[in-house]
Amino acid sequence: MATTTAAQKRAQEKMAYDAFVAACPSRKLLDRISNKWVTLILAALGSLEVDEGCAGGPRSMRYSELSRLLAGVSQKMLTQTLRSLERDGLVTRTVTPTVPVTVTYELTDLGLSLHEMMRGIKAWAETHMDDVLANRDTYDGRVA
Amino acid sequence: MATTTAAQKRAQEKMAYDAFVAACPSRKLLDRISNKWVTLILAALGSLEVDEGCAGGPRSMRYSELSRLLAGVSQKMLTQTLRSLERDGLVTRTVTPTVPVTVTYELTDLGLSLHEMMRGIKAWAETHMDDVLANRDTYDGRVA
DNA sequence: CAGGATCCCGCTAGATACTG
DNA sequence: CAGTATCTAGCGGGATCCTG
Repeated sequence: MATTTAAQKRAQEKMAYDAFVAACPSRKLLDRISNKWVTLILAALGSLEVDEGCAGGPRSMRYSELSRLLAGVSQKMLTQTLRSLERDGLVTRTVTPTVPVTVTYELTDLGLSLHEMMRGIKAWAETHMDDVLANRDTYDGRVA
Repeated sequence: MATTTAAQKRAQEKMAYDAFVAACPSRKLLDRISNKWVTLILAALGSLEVDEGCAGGPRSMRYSELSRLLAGVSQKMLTQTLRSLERDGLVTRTVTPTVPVTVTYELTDLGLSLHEMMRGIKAWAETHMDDVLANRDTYDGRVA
């Protein structure tokens, strides 16, 4: 049918992907980025540079720096998560052939757009921790 | 010590919680909210009302509505996730003793603040799906 | 330093069946 | 309608050992 109404076009553009639909690829993508390590890594990259308003920094970090900053992360999860982020084009991996080798991870522009949100999520968790804790006490008290 | 400098106070307030620290409670909270179903449920609640700019809507939804909107979610995960959200004070659960019973879930003010971010995450996944897909093709092509 | 490879445990998502 | 209860397969993720 060559007859496509404006409403149909609009609907197609707006609904190209919908994470509420189980089969939609964006559901899987949402599952990937809704992940503790993804959130922390994306929040970490570039976070050092923006400490005092230096927004134009290189937003990159070395493997060992990440490993130290994200306390408690295993090498496996760190590497695994970084790989998936690299595959999705959110970070770039750069190997500098020094001795020993130096590997840096840097946010791409795509990754940067998500970085903002992840910092927001992390900040939310930190600033509302007390509220949540209080709510849990209330809830548990009511049940018990 | 009664002598607390302004800088100390400021540092204490700012760093009260840090999700980069493994033992910090906010790390666990971050893990909870960095979850597919949490994201989808929080993004869903109130999403119907704001469709056309009605921001003051009741931002509530019935169990069955959520179940239908979040295609593919099992009752177990839906109930379980809703319980944890209720416990953390992000949603309220209201039982109306009709026949059969009606249960509605509504965002609290705390939940609303996270709702905004979750909608952002969901929208990000949907709008950047094509970019990510293209990046994966490039990456897989380079490796293969 | 920055991983790769393996083993293995625990939890949790998902399916199924039942209920007030 | 809105759950609860139970079971199980699968994998997320930690620990350990090894390498260029």
